[in-house]
Amino acid sequence: MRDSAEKGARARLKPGMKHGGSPCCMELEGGIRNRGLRMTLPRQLVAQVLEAAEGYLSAEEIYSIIREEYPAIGLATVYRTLVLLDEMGIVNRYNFGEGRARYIVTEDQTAEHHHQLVCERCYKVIKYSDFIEDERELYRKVESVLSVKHGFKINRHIVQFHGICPDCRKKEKQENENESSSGDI
Amino acid sequence: MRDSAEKGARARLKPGMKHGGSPCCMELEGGIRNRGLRMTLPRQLVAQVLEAAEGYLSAEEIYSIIREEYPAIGLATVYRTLVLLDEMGIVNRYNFGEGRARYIVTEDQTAEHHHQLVCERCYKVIKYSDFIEDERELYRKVESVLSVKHGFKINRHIVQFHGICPDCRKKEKQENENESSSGDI
DNA sequence: CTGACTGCAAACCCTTTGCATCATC
DNA sequence: GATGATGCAAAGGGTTTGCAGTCAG
Repeated sequence: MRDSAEKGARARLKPGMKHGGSPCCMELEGGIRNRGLRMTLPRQLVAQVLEAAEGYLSAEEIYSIIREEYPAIGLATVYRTLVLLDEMGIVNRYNFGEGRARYIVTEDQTAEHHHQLVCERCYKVIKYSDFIEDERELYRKVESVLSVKHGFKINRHIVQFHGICPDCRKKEKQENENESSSGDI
Repeated sequence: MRDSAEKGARARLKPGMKHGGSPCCMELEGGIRNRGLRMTLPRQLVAQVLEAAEGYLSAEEIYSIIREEYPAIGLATVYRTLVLLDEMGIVNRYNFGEGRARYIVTEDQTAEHHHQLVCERCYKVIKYSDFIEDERELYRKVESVLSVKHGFKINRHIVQFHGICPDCRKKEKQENENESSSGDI
């Protein structure tokens, strides 16, 4: 069960929305046209799957979700589309050290900068930008102190809180119960 | 020049310290003995190179640094040693999305929790734990707010400021000058 | 129609593994 | 000397690329 679409951060192709319409697809289509490229089904599908996802998806996961309904689509095309979407700034590519990349739709650039809660088990991500009072101000201050002190030109900051999401906590509890009730060492 | 040891976060084997003695080697030796494993030259060398490094190194970089003086050492051994060091908690493995892992000696666990300045060009890292006033307190507050709000069990946080270090800023400036003075398009 | 896009398979790159040999304990 | 560690080469796994056929514009 290495890479099924059944992992926590799952997504599905909703049969009712076969073609375009979602914010992501609109943006994609715009970008595509601008570049003189072509809008195709695989490109729509990848964008749609990522849009529907609750968190980071690997290429393989995206591929297998799409394949459920469109078995003709190839993995290479998924990869090529992801490169395109990344270049266009529609998705972002991340790496959690599993030996594979994971993708997520880029936060709306007009939206506020955000920080993240990442589940260490299922890679579901919760973004938040409802910072508590003084939080924003503090980062500004810290960045200015650091850039002066160390001569860095600071471009951005990454703030992630890692832990276990509610769903996975439930699962872990269940697993522990099963373990202790079975005869395992 | 994909992976030479000449990148910014460089390190060298100091001829004078061929065998052990560094904090890392001591810790390594202790851990090794405890496990009934054997202390060998390649293991010392990998630990030493990482200890001397100013930032994150890739396996290939470590390998090529060692190879300058010990051409007989194999890349596979470097990888195996890195797995060992990682398991023993002596080094940490990170991934910056280049398609390869990078390693760095684990911060001293007795030392204060710290945040990082990472150079996006050479992967040099500056750690700091001289937080400005209220910084520490703020993270505590944020974590408690988030864990209540989202039901996460928060284990740790990662705060990194990404940018360009002073050395690389200099290099970039030089490169730009060279570019504009040469006849390139 | 034309050229961009696709699926397939082969190539690539980083990393891991199998195996005979070597060296630590 | 026994057994863990090594070097080499081959295998793995994720990702990219070459190519001929396909399809959007």
